[in-house]
Amino acid sequence: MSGKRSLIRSGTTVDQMVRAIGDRIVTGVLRPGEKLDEASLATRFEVSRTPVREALGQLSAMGLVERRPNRGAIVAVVTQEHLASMFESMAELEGICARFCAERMTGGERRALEVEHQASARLVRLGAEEDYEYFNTEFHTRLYRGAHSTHIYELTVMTRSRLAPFRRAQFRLSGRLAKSWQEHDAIVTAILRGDGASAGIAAKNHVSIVSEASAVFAAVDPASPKAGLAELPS
Amino acid sequence: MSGKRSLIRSGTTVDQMVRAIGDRIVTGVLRPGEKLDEASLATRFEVSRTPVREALGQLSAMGLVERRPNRGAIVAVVTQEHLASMFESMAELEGICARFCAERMTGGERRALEVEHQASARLVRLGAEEDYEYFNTEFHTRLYRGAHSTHIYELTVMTRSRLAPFRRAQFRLSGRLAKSWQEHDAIVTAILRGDGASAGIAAKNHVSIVSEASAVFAAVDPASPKAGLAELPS
DNA sequence: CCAAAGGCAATTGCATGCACTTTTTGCCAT
DNA sequence: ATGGCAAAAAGTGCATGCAATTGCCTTTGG
Repeated sequence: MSGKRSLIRSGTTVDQMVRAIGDRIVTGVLRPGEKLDEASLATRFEVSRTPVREALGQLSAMGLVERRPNRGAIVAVVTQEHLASMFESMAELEGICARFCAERMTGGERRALEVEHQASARLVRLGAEEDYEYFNTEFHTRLYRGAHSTHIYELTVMTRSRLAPFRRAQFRLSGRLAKSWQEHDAIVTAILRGDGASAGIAAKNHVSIVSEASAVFAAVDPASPKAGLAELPS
Repeated sequence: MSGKRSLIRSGTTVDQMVRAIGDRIVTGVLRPGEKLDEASLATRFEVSRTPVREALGQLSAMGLVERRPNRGAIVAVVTQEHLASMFESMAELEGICARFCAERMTGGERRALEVEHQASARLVRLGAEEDYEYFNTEFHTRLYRGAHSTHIYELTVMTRSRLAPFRRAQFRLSGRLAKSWQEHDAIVTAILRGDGASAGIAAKNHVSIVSEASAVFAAVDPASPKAGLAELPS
């Protein structure tokens, strides 16, 4: 083999595979239930099966893929129940983050949060869904960081990853943009006030609402290969 | 070594390795900072290096081991700061579990919780640290289960695993046994009352106290080869 | 025509081998 | 004696190969 790993560089081959496959799952290129063939992935990324196998193992440990012994791996497919549980956890986690933010954010962090938040109002007016979605991710990441708790950060980011496949397109719902901003505003205000309890509640509600918006898509999502039970409405 | 995989059987070889190595980390046989040599582990468990490598990768994804590219793996060594963050998270998570328990546990679960809890009083009177520690684990697991939230359960169990290496011997502290039982009692009472808020607070406090008890050991623990920085408080 | 069984292709699981990186050791020069 | 350098030893990272398991397809009996 002629090693031409210079394209996706950084880290070991396994790390690259974890990122590559993980990204494709999180961004929805690979849909829940889709089969992950080791050989195909190996040729697709021009590596041998070994790093692919290791990557699948790690992704499995992270909960992004599901491994059936001797029967291959598939993108993790979650039940409605588990999905609800993840959203619920997400709400709690974000609540914790917001509460901690209110109590612990530095002056600089508060200022940056406020500034970015205010700036995002423009995206709402323009109806720039794409850009707002990007900002939204940044906003929440800022909250996770602002909690100043490495482990909470890890748990939260990890949970967000696992939810990612199910929350795409949430902003396509009309009016969601403006509502989202208002909810953010409540969180920011409470944080700046140093009111942890309120910030936590606001953040929790924010996620809960998102979860309801996303649930719609989740219900339609099952990309299970077979399970081709009658799906078209008559 | 006559370890033989017949004892830890079930699942693929990789799974067995994950459990085997993970157990040794969680139970403290392998101490934080200790080097994990692939070849040694392979011969120790009578498998080839491949499954060992995969296991280390997964354990790394779980946060139990740390992998330095090209430089081998070590049992995850956490900073004081990160440790505090994990205990803090644990307190929050247990609080959530207890709150959910109060709201969601079935009659049977409540009864079982109560019965087991009362039974444990005997262990306290006998000063049976070993047995109480086992019961304690069961008790908390019961709380995690009773929350009826798969994802919260996963997060909590995972966090507990990562904390395990640092909380051994917590019951050696005199008086800890009785105090622990009283704290459990507050949690159980609140749950049976259906008082989620109180249950959450009680559980959170319980963990916080454990964290303080464990912090003592953590400070002495660093099996890190060097890093002999002054750590004793004046 | 359907159902069960058997064989075949495809795929996973693990072992081994080799290349590359890091670390150690030993030697020489200062 | 010490510092530095070089070569060897150790150990990791990935590819390849082979055995084993699974799923599919064909075949055969009812």
